[in-house]
Parts: sequence; structure tokens; C-alpha cells
Amino acid sequence: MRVVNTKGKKFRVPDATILRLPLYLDKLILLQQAGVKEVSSRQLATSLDIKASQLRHDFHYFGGFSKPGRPYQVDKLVPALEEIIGVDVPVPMIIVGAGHLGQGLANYRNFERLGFPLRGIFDVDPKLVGLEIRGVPIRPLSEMTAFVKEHGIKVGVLTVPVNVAQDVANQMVAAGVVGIWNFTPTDIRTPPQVIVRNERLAVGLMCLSFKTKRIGQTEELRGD
Amino acid sequence: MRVVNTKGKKFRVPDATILRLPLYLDKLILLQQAGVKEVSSRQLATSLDIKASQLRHDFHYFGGFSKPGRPYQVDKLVPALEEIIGVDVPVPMIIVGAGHLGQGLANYRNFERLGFPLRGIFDVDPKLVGLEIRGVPIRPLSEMTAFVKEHGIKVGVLTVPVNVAQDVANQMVAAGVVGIWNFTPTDIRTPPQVIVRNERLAVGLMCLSFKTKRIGQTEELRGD
DNA sequence: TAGATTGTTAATCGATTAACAATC
DNA sequence: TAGATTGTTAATCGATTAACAATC
Repeated sequence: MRVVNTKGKKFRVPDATILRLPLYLDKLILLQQAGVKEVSSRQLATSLDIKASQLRHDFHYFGGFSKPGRPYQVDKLVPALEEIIGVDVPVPMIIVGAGHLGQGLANYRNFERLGFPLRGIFDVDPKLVGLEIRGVPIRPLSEMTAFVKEHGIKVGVLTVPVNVAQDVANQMVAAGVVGIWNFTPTDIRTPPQVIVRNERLAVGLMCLSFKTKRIGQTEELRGD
Repeated sequence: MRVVNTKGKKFRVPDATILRLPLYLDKLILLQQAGVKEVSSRQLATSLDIKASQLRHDFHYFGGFSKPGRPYQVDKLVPALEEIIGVDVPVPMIIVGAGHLGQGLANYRNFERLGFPLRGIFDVDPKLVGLEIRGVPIRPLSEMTAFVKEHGIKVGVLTVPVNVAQDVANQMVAAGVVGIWNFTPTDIRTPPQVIVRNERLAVGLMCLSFKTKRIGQTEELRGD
């Protein structure tokens, strides 16, 4: 990825920087909600367990978030990052699979705030169809394709049982979805232009396992 | 982290390698379930969008997963990685907060398989108390502290409303939990010896947003 | 002014890749 | 044997950190 910063210089922004931007925004939104007005690179970096120089180096690719000598203004930084990440451009979304996980995600208020308005929820279970979650009705899966086309849905959250994951993903793609947030513990195959983000709960758990179990291990095994 | 590999040489294993181990294991378990017996570094790497040489380099720190000329045996590699990651040592776990998200996670069968047997579910809501999920009853939150102490619970999954997250986390820590898997969209403060893994759904969504929106951008902005 | 802070560059550090001998 | 594959090292590449002038 390349950007043109405020002084007209071109930079290739490293992937590592790109991946940190959402973390910065997430933390800044929390600060904003807590009523914090100013934050220094040092404070923000410390709260994220990184070095202040790294944070400034990251921001430097985009340029002009503050002036030398002045800390960052939270209310200016938040919208600036939102624009860079693309959160300010709404992307209509649906959830497919209204089991507990799907319903739990549907209740997650931040989606709208992050530019992903929830437009529909779909399930095959007739007992669920008709229920509403935060004003969004659960519809029969058979109506999904037409709904995606009619409402220009771009992203689908996949929270169906594993055994139907690929089949439902195929339907999403055929209907026109360009991004899939996959919560099922399996791989789904899609055409290259469709972006899949696998939210592998197993991986998160194993990372925790790894760290948890290193507690109490010997110096020999723990190192640094 | 330092390890001693099979030939007695010591290596400092890079963090980047450590973070990939769960991805390897996750993929290998899928292959195993699909009945695949052998896999080459090339096949496995391709399916994970990395280079084969990187995968072999990663494995090299631990040594001896195969022999030159022979591909990896899935049935040997899986337990080897499980041991390295620590999945083979069970860590009893509870879920605190039995809303949709908590119930969705409780239904996730892989927990046991990954060494995290679910021993209890807790909630304040009397309507939920007494329900069972996969044989595990939902208990009143007031019983959590005693339960953690009695059953030697090590890890707690935090799926309570944001406004009580810190308070509940404090109770968990006081009771003796050493790892918290935090699904609430807020920071929780814990003593340094307690490991917190934040499962920030917002961050995953923003990463998807970032990628989704780069589709169709100009070359100027997209670069390579 | 003095202390704090950013923007920016250069130096250090770590991670990835290529290459190939050894092996099946 | 010929082709495929791993284990292993060295070379390349990219990311992090330190340092400090400029600024408030």
C-alpha cells in the first residue's frame, strides 16, 4: 500500500503499521468515551504495550496528526484514523446464522459505529424467523440472495454450523458479497476477489494456552 | 523463549514463529479430520499463504518433525505441535456471562479438544441459572469465587456486559484465575502475573473493513 | 525560560526468503 | 536412478528503536 502524505511525499506503508491502526483507533475511542481530550504518544503507546517511537513512526506515514511539542487531540485523531481505516464509509452487512453466536454478534452495538450497519439476519430455523434483534428481523435463509442484491450488502458474517459453512458462503458470494467474516472453525474457499477474515476462536485460545502455560516454567524454557 | 531441540542445540524461538504455531496446528487438525495422512511443507504453507521455507524454518527450531525427502506425517505432527503449544495439558475453564455470546462460546466443541475443559458457566440472571449447555449447568455468579477455588479453575472467559467487566474480572483474579479471555470491548486492569487476551471483535472488523475498502481503490493508493 | 512533546532520520534488530546438500 | 522433499545456513529484507532538532 502506498499513500501520499500531507507534504506530497510518497511512502510505502508497512503491513505491520497497517495492522496496528485498528488497535490505535480502538484504544482512542475508549479514551474518547472516557472524556480524555489529549494524549501523548508515550501514554497511548504505553497503554498498548509498544514504544512511543513506534507509534510516532507509524503516524508519520500519514503525517500531520499534531505539531511538535503538542500532544495529540483525541477528537482530531479519531476521525483521522477512521478515514484512513475506512470506517467512515458505511458497508452494509448481514449476519447469516442466528444461533447464539450470531445473536451475540448482532447485539454488538459497535458495528454501526465502525461503519458496518447491520441490515439483516438470516437463519433456516422457522422458530427463529420473525424474531428481532435491535430492530433487525431474522429472515429465512431462502430470502438471502434477493436481499443481498436488493440492499447492496457487501459483507456477510458467517455463523452457521460448520457442515453448511461452504454452501452458505457460496450463496453469499453468488449474491454479491465481497467480504466474509468467518466464525466457523473451517476453511472456506472463495474466488480471489472475495476477502475472507477467519475469526478462529481456536487460535485465540491456543495463544492464551501458550502464554498461560509458560507461567511457572523453568528459566531454561522461558528465556528472556 | 528458548528451547532445546532434539540435537541438544539451544535456540531462541522468535515471537513471529510462536504466533504461527497455533495456525499450523489449526490447519493440521482440519487436514486430519479430512483424513489426510501426509502433507509437504509446500502444501501446508500454500494453504496458509506463507512460503514453504518459512514453515520449515519455523519447524526447524523444534527439530525432527520428519526426515529429508519425506513429507510430514499429519498424525505425528499434530501431537508434536500440541505438546509444544501446551494443548496436551488440560487447563480447567469457566465462562462468566451466559448471554448469547457466552452461550455461543459454551457450544463451541473445540474447547475440550484444545485442552480447555469447560467446568462451569456463571451469570447473575436467575432466569438463566439452572439451564445446561452441553451438560454444564449455569450457576449464580455469587458462587463463582468458591467454585474457582474448589475446582482449581485457571482460565476465565469474560462475556459479561461492559459496565461490569472490570468488577467481574477483579473477582476472577481474587479467586485465583491466571488467564482471562476478554470478549468485552473494554480494557481490564489485572496484576502483571494474570494474562489477558483481548478478543477485540472491533479490531477484526476494522481489518476486514480496511481490506474490503481497498478493493477498487486506485493504483496510487493501492500500490503493489 | 524550562520541560515536554512531536516529526523525522539513521542505526539496530529481527524475520523472511533463497539456496542447496542430504536424504528418501 | 530421477524427482521430490526436508533440514539448515547465509543473504535479503523489513520492522523497531534510539536519538535529536524543532516546536510549543
